Amino acid sequence: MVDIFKVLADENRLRILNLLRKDELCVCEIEAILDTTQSNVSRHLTRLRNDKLVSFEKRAQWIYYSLHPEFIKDHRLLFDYLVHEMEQNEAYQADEKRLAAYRASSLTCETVTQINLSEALRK
Amino acid sequence: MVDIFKVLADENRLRILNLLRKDELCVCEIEAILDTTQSNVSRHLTRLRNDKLVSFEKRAQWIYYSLHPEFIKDHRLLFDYLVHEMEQNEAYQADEKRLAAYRASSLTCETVTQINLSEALRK
DNA sequence: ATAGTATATGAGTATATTTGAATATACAAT
DNA sequence: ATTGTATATTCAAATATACTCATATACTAT
Repeated sequence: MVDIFKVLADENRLRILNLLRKDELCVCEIEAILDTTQSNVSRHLTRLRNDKLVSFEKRAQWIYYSLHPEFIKDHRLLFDYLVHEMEQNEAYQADEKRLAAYRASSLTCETVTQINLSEALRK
Repeated sequence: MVDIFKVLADENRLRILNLLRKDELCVCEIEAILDTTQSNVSRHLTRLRNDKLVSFEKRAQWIYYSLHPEFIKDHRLLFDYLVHEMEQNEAYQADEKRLAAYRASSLTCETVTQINLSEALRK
């Protein structure tokens, strides 16, 4: 059990899980929304993947991550707690807004890496 | 939220919380049951106290710790998850057995520090 | 007051974790 | 084949965390 709490004891990983709660996302999209480096996102995703909190699927050159159904099923109470807390937390809400704005834009994972997402969405 | 997961991301602290789930306990009793040093237990309790997971009450020269009612109330889903997982985990069950054996013995927090609990319970 | 005990804390060390920069790998498109 | 892009991984540095030993503090009892 301590291992699960260790995975969850990181702000970036929680932000990623919160985003994946809505949708599957590829690495570069997460990178743009969290506004951190590619290597950092990749590392956290690898960790989440190893601990079976997320699953992934390769399509073309992109790897799409999503919440692992087994994790939600096997840790229902914990997951409900996560959702409940995230819904009340402004920081996670801000990420969700960025994700929604990205979805509403014409940006895709083919173009999102070439721009600064914050600036692009401001226009 | 990440702070709560950080407090929970430690085996000793989880073991302490599991014990306190049953009963209030003083530092020396926890020390005996977990079989670790006084300073180590004290440090973890201080951490749990600062983060408001446990409350404490001084009586004579002993300080009795218990789960903080507010924590349980404010994090109901998480707490239920904790209990559910602990009940299924052999390591935590073993601690509970040691606690039960201690309770059933004639040992008290006045005497438990002067003996090796494991050996004493074996007799 | 003194001695003994319970608990907390400071200092130092060892270990773990996170991160960015650089590099490696895998795939796509031409 | 080569170039460009997406993702993963290695390395080194910085930071955080857990632990032990020693000491300090607070309380009890005589």
